[in-house]
Amino acid sequence: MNQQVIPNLSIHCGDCPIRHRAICARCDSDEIAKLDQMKYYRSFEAGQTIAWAGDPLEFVASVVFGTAKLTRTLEDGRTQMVGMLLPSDFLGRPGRSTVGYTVTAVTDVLMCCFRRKPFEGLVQTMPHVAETLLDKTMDELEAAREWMLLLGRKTAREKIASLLVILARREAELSVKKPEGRVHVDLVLTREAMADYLGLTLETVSRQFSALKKDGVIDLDGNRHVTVPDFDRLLDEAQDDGVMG
Amino acid sequence: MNQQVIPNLSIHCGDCPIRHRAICARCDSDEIAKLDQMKYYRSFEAGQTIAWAGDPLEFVASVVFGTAKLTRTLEDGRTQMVGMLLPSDFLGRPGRSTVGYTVTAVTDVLMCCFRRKPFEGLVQTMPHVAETLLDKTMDELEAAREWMLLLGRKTAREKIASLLVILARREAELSVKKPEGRVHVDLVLTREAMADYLGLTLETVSRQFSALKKDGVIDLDGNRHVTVPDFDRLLDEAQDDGVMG
DNA sequence: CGTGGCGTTGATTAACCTCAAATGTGGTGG
DNA sequence: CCACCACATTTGAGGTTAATCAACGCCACG
Repeated sequence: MNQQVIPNLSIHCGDCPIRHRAICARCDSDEIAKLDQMKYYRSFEAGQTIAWAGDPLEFVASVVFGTAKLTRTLEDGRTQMVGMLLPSDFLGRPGRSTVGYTVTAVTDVLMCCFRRKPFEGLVQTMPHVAETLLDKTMDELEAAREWMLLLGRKTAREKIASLLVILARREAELSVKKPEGRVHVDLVLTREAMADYLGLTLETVSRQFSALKKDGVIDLDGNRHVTVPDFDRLLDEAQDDGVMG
Repeated sequence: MNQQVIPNLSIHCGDCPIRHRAICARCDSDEIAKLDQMKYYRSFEAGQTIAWAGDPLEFVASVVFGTAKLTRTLEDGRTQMVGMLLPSDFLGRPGRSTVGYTVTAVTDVLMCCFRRKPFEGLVQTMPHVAETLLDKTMDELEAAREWMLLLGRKTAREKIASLLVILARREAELSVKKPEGRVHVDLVLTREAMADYLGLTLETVSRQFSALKKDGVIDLDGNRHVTVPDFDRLLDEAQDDGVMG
């Protein structure tokens, strides 16, 4: 499992692992002091639903540890993942109390929360927060558009390769260095969750993993650990032009 | 053709058709006066490329008249439309000089432009603009996620019906009333552009239009004008749960 | 009257889905 | 440590959907 040591007690903002990447990134120490007072933490276990599509959400939050997924579902059950929240990513929308998608913890998750109303005031009074939030929202929009290209036009094999590229880049983001040569990727998602992300069935996902393995593009170590011997080869399989992050 | 009467001369902000929906929506008269000084207009003919993916874009802009499409393309030519700009929609990203997608005028387009650098200062000094821009960006993000559900999980028939629903809603937006009962939709897009939007081929788009017509869901009057006798029936075909705008 | 852009329709194929069964894996309690 | 269970994953066979390849019709325009 993807157990993480999650502190139950409050973190001091100065010690927060996402201090320089979350919506508070550009705040000075005075501003941080204010946020420190207003924030509170909530933790969710792997598999737990954080918010239901269409329901009111009384807080906004940044992910501190763990991974969450955003999904939309049609009446007959067809499900599409529409986003993924990783540490420093933001959930919620100032000025709107309901969410348009279901939010589920993929691993254990710790969130740094603010009650809605006070946070809305905060966005008005702290330009640094508003600015960073706009920037992060635009990043998400770009990522969503990249994903539209994948969903609309890529083959199953390209989709799997693209997912691995994304995940490798995300891991690299945390450790500064760019993925190159031999790369490891941890899959936090089940085959079904990957299928929901890629607009495929879980069987097709499984088959494409097998095919990529047979062709030497990846090695599988258990079901959740992938080794990529040649990252450029993977980029090629993903039809990735290297434009986006 | 989709000819529109586009004024060549400058518009006074007070007379601007998008005055209350664009990024200037919440500005007071002092702020508007400032914008009025800084803004300039550019017009583009139908079919003209406004910006190329990866190239620098030296301005940001709001669409005043007309429709533009945002597309991304893979090396082998597969193309996906990742967004559509209608009057009051915003193009560009403060703090970044390149665009990640190609922007093309679908009809003749008039844009209200600001040079990049001055605009970035403007976002810092006018909270009303920053706020409205954040709101519009979040709207786009929601729309992109709705589209991800369509691309990943809907059938060709549902995709066409969904497109018609979106277009009908957009037209209704301008005239306040909600689509209901008998509804007309003008298609500004060619079959090919629709295919690129929906992740289909143009042949499939054509076939599904024929099928929806045969089944009485729509009437076709020429290639570009659609009549929907029963909007609820269309919503049903689109598998639309009515959550989004 | 030809020409080019756009759209429709038909036949065939390929990619992916569906249904079904077998196998692997990690966690639990005896 | 092992037996067992629940669930995730793999694999196979066959069906469906939409893509591909190809031909033709409809205009608008020179």
